Amino acid sequence: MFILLDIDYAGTNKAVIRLFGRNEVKLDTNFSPYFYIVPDNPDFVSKIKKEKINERTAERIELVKRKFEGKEIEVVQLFLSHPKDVPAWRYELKKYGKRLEADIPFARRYMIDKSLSPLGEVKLPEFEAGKASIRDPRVLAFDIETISDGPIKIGKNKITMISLWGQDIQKVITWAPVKGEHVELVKGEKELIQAFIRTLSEYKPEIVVGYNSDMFDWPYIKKRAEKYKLNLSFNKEKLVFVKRGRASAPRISGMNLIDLYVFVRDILSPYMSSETLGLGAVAQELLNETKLDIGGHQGMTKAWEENPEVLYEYALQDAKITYGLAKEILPLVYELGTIVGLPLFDMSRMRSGQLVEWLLIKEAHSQNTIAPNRPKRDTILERRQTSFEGAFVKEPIKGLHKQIAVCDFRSLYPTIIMSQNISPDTIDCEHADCKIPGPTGHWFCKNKAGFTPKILKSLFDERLKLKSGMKKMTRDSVEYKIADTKQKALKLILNSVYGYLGFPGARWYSLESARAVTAIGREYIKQIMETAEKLGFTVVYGDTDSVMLTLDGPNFEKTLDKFLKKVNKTLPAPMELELDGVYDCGLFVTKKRYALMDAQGKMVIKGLERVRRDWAQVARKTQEQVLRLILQGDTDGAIKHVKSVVAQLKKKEIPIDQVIITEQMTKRPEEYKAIGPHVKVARDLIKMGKPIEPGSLIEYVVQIGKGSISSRSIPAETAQDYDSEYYIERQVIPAVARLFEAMNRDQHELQGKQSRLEFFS
DNA sequence: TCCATCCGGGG
DNA sequence: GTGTACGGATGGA
Repeated sequence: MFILLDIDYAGTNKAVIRLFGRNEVKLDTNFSPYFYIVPDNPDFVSKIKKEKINERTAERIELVKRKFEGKEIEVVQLFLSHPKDVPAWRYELKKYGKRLEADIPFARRYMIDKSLSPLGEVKLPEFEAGKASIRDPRVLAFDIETISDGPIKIGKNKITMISLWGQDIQKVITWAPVKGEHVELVKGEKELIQAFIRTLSEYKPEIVVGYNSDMFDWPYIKKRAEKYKLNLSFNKEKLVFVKRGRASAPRISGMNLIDLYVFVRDILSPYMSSETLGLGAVAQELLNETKLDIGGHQGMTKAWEENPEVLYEYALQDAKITYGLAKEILPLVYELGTIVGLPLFDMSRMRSGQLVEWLLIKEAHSQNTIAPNRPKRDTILERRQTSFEGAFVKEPIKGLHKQIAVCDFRSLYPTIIMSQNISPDTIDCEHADCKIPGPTGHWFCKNKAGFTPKILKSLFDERLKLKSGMKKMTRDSVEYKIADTKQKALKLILNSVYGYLGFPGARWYSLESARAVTAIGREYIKQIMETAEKLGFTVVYGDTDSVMLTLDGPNFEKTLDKFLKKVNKTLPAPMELELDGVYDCGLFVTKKRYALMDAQGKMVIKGLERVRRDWAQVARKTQEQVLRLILQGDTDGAIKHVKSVVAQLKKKEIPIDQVIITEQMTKRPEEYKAIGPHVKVARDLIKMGKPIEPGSLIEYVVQIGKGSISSRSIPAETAQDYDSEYYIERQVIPAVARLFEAMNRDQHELQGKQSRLEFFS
């Protein structure tokens, strides 16, 4: 059986598709690049047939029937020998009319036309999609360590170690004199890179994962290899960098280089609670595994110089964690790949809008429909100018509330799109019986199912089927896990469609559709709030698709039940309001900023975390502790805690490392117009002979004195003292003030002109 | 309140 | 790679 792992094309004059399977490569010589032309007038067809560009004629020209923008039309389908010919032809044939689907990368074109999926079967010799698929490709995780002095710069210093982790391979290649079970000792850096190439070539991983490896590990290896004129080829497949917008991505054909950080950042992060997306934090949340603490970059330097064994353990653990993350994350990538039908290399680097777009292109193709062209730059800019009203967010009733029910719509926007048939091709149709305008003055056809709702419906139904099937499975079983991953992948795409319709770069952009979705959403949520209030609930807060309700008295649960039943009776299918959970208490600060705590003491915090590094630790820690105390009902204790931190700051009992503020240089120090503290400190550091480049992290401490904050900031390494007042007034107090304001409006107002500082003193 | 700028991950 | 693909928070005017 031939399983498709990766795909690309070769050939200089005639393109040949290369399909990478397990240990074999198959060539398909019978597929040609093509695009469509909609001739401005019928005479053009014969002219197009005579066209020659660079002395070459088209391979084949056909007149075909396709659907485009809702109409069936005759178009010219122009086949060429090589994808590289397309840009010239696309440009030259401009004079005949609109060119369509002239920017679909060749390998993607192949997968779409053949309905192939990554990790799916390809039947040979027909090159047709088969039914089988695998979910256990050979995965190898890797991580590099380098000598680190000063700011990170790709290729500046030597690579000291490369750690690798897979099912049956665990090793650290290094030239440092380290002893350890998994050490492969080599002579120097050159041999290290050679050993790495050899290992990959022999192990033949089907997927190679790293963490931030697109922007760090792979480009670093490439730079260092150049120094020794090493050829970075793995079983004859070269490492190349594929340009993708502002960034570029490393690629080795057949090996599926995947950067887990990119996928976490672009796809998973909205579903995660961690605000930072470093390997440590992500592994902690997703795996409950802890990254070894080596003591920051100073600790790393020290380990390298004095005790490389520590660095070896650290490197091995990083590769192990990366492998663990891959096991957790990749199944979702595989399922998305099956839904969208693109190579894993592309899939794993796409944002949700792109996932939707390529799914739509694939679906359009299967419906004999040509996709709209991508909007041009100026169109995108123009679209960006037009904003539209988003979701309804109710101003919360500030303060602490007890016993809170959280109800939300299951997939609000997708269900609105489906139930109202919202789609670029159903808007303002001509049927007389459809013309009942919605809240934005537009209507959507009632007679034919729209393009996007139809696709959503099939995803939605498949997900429901999976979910009901899962109820009969045991939670720990493999089949449950697979079904769960599938439904998550479906949910991810379902949730992305609304955003896609309003995304300026979308081919199927439809401002009026997106606008209608949020307008209808606002109507529903407001209606729900009214219903809740009529039943006696107090609506403490509500945002987009959720309401948070409290009710005094003994009938809480009964009324809640009544409420849900009543609401759901009136909602059109498949819309549904569900009980998300009941919380013991919650603190509401402002829109989007609140915290909830359940009976087990578990906190859900939204919008309040201060984990950004441009806040001093003392402020971040104090905020967290205050929040916990308030939710535990101990507001006095919280005030006391702040007072104690303030007192400690005044007495300089808080150590200096708690007041260090870290900011990154994004350009060279002399390029800044606004001289912020970190720029001023960067200039100081340069005077001290330290090299500062874009990317350098500047650690500073604010000192007592006159003048601006910038002028009073000095490098953290030279700081012996700090300005207590600054850290109290500008860091600690602002971080907690909102919380207390929400708790204690009256008391704060009673404070009148008294400053916040006095209040906490 | 609006607009420009900054930031992410990695050693 | 049949290129020309951020989005959210912040802080200054």
